[in-house]
Amino acid sequence: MTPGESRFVEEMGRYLGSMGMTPMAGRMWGWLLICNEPEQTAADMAEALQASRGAISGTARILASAGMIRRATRRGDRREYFSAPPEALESLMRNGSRIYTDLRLITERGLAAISDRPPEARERLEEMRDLLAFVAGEMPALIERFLRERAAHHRGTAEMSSPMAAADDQPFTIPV
Amino acid sequence: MTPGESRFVEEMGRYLGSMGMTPMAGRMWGWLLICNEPEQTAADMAEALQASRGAISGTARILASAGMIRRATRRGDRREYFSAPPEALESLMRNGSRIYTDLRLITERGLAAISDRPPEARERLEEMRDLLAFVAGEMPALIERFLRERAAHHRGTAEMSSPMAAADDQPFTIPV
DNA sequence: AACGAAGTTCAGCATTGACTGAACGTTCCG
DNA sequence: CGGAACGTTCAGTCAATGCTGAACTTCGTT
Repeated sequence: MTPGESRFVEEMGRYLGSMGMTPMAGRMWGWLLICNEPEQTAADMAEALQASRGAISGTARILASAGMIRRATRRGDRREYFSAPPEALESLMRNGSRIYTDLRLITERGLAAISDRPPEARERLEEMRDLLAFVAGEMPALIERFLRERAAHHRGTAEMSSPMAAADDQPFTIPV
Repeated sequence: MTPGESRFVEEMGRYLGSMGMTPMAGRMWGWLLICNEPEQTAADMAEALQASRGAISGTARILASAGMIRRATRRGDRREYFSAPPEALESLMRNGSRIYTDLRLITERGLAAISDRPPEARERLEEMRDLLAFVAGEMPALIERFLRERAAHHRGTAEMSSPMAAADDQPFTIPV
């Protein structure tokens, strides 16, 4: 790993670490985004990230359940191959808008707790709830718009990765 | 503070605490969103939140610099009055889109670190950067659209709080 | 002027939680 | 059938950090 790569991995670790995930999750994801060999075994990552196998195992669980990495197995091979799939981005964004959803739920419970107050006392929270719901609701459309615009721009030069088709081409075993 | 209110305050504390701010920042903000008297002194909050004066002081700094609370002073009154201003929401949202901006910067540096790789090896990061830039760029327009739609819906019933006028009506002292 | 109240700062404490490393279970190969 | 390689789990350690409380500064009052 070059110094520049290491810096990127470490920054991603600090960032995701400060956002509710663990630093190791950020490092692992960052590494999978820039490593030369797109598919990495647990041993590969343990060496690259200088981490224990226990940390790799636990972190892989988190990232996989968040949809940010893909775990693949090959027949007759005990090892697992990790990679950052193209859909990872959308997962990240979906996770991002979870911020708004979660906050809205908290706000909703807060409103329930002050339901006996006069309307003007509840305005602050009500507007907050409405804005959060609005943003969370608009997020998917925003992302889809990006994908469409990008597809239009890259027409012919790259494969057309439609967001709708994404569900289909997710093999659970890597073709040898 | 009723149990329901306390729960809201505590949940907001845990949430903002997990998002890079401190739990106390979340509690303070939550309390300012639901408290009966919109303007609270440090002593008020220290009692409501059962926190030390040191914690109140430090936390108020953070929240004020993030634009999430307003500190006001009255002539001839040593105390400061804290409140969650209407613009707090927009500040929160602006803070929210900082997530995308920050991540994009990290991604940008990552791309610089692997600039010598073949194009197909950089695709993962490049698409990520583009999406992040797109979302960050669209966020302000999204929020403005919400404010417009809300203003249209509430026409006449509430004061028209235009986002453009927000910069003007921010008095640094509360009129007695 | 002096006392009291408000705000700030900072060293110290306590808690949290991320990571390690060993023990265990499981699968593949000789 | 051993033995090796791989993944998982969990108790223990250690660093990070949020909060407290006391000391200090500043401002208003009598």
